[in-house]
Order: sequence, then C-alpha cells, then structure tokens
Amino acid sequence: MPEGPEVQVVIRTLQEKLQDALITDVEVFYPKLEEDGHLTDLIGQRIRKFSRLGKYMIFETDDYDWIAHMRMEGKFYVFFSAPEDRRHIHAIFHLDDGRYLCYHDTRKFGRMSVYPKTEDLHSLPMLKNVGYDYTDPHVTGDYLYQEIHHSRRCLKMALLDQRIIAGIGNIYANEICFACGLDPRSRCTRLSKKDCALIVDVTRRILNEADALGGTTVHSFASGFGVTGRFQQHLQVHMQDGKPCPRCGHTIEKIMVQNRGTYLCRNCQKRK
DNA sequence: CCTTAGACCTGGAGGC
DNA sequence: TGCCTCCAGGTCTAAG
Repeated sequence: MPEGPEVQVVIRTLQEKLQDALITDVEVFYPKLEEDGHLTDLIGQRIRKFSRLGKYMIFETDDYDWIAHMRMEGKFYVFFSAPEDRRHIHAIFHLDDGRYLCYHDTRKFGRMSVYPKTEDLHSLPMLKNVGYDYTDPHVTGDYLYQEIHHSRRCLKMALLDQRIIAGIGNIYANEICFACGLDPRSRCTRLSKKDCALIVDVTRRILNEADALGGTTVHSFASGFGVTGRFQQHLQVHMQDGKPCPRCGHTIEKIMVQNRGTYLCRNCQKRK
C-alpha cells in the first residue's frame, strides 16, 4: 500500500484509534520483521505520538521510538478479538482495552525497529537513507536542482531516491513525470532549475491531493478491513496503458525503466 | 564515488 | 485443472 500519502493516511487512522493506548503484550511470529531492537520492549509503553518520515511510520512511546516500514504490502489492522486466521500476520500487539493491533504482510518485506527515544530521528540507523520528506519546506526547486543536476541518472530514478525527496514511490513518480510533461527517462543533467521548480510544485500538489483522497489503492486486497483510497480514480497514466492520454489523446504506453513499470504518453512527455 | 542487476517474499493473472 | 512465467505500491547489497 505504501507511498508517502498512503502511509500518512494509515498514520492518521491509527492515531485516531490508538492515541495513548497501552501495549500490554507483544507477539512476534516472523523474527526477521525486527531490524534493530526488540518489539517486546514496547510492553508497558503507551503510544504517545504518531508521525511519518517519507514512507516510514514513527510511533513515539513513553521511552522508545518505534519505527515501521510496510514496504510493498504491509498493513496494520485493529481487531476487537484475536484474529483466527494468523496467516501473514507477523506481529500482534495486545492493548489494555482488549483490542489487538495486528501487522499483516503477505510478502514479509516490512521491517520494524525499536530505539531508545531520541531528539534527532534522522540519526536512527533505520532512517539513515531518508532525506527530507516531500512536505518539508527544505524541498525547493533550487534544492532539487542542487541534488540532481550532476547525476547521470534518469529523472524517475532521482524521484524514487528517498535520500533526495522522501515519500515518492513508483505510482506517484509516474504521475509526477506526466504532470510535468517530462519523459521519466530524461537525464537529470539536462533538467533546468525551472524544471526542478515545476517538479517540486507538482510533487506537493499530487501527493497532498492523494493524501486528501485517502491515498491510492491499486490492488484490491481482501475486502473488509484496511485502507482503501480514492486517488486511483484520478490516476492519469499509472496502470492506464492502452487508454488515451487525458491531455492529448495519444495512447499511453507501459515500458520498463530500471526494472520498474513505467507509464507515459510519448507525445506530451518530453525527453530531455 | 556512482549506477545498476539481484535478492528478499508471496500470490494473482495470464499463457499454454 | 495444472503448471509455468511474469509482475506487484520498496529498499538493501554486491558487483561493475
């Protein structure tokens, strides 16, 4: 599920449900879920603050910073009774009011860490490759130009580099390139400061709109629980191959760029 | 130093 | 139906 906006939606939902909840027990069924520290240290802790940096979730408890990344398919559910089907549930956090916070992840890519509380989140090992969030005012056109204009990479790869702007994933990278009228394969070295200013503006506009609409749900997961967004109805190019471009009517194509599915309109996205 | 395949996992979709 | 290959919203690594 998770690019920045989807993580934001999950964080907001969990905050509404779990603000100040007390964790009374922790069960971990898939040991590799834990990256640094131990989830059992959270026993006896209340979750005080919910936030996000890029695609990473940050739960601050009384004494710890609990960091989670859902990667491709991780999901959090809150149940009123212990789940019967524990397939793909890799951790259960028992809460003092009888509810259960469950972490579900079909592909087991998600990871969690527990660190003693710190002032400087960027200093945490799990966040070492995470730069400014897409909502961070440090992210400006000049900043982006500075970071990428020496790079031989293509535009889309730079957008997916979490050290430059954190929170953009494959779907929004495709949408951002389309909205900017730039071919995702454009070389970073050929982009102007003006291009970079446009890219930053468009990034904020698209990701904020996606957040407001509850994010993007591409795969339809087992219905009933989890978060389903409405932004997929606003996708201009992602998963739209074969359909006419909403801007010029030319057929949208799917290509592979660096092994990631990439959707574009060759007619109105200029390759620089 | 920078850039790019490969690895990590599972299940659904589509071809035969 | 069954088997096979490819693909999926991410990120670290090893190797060039």
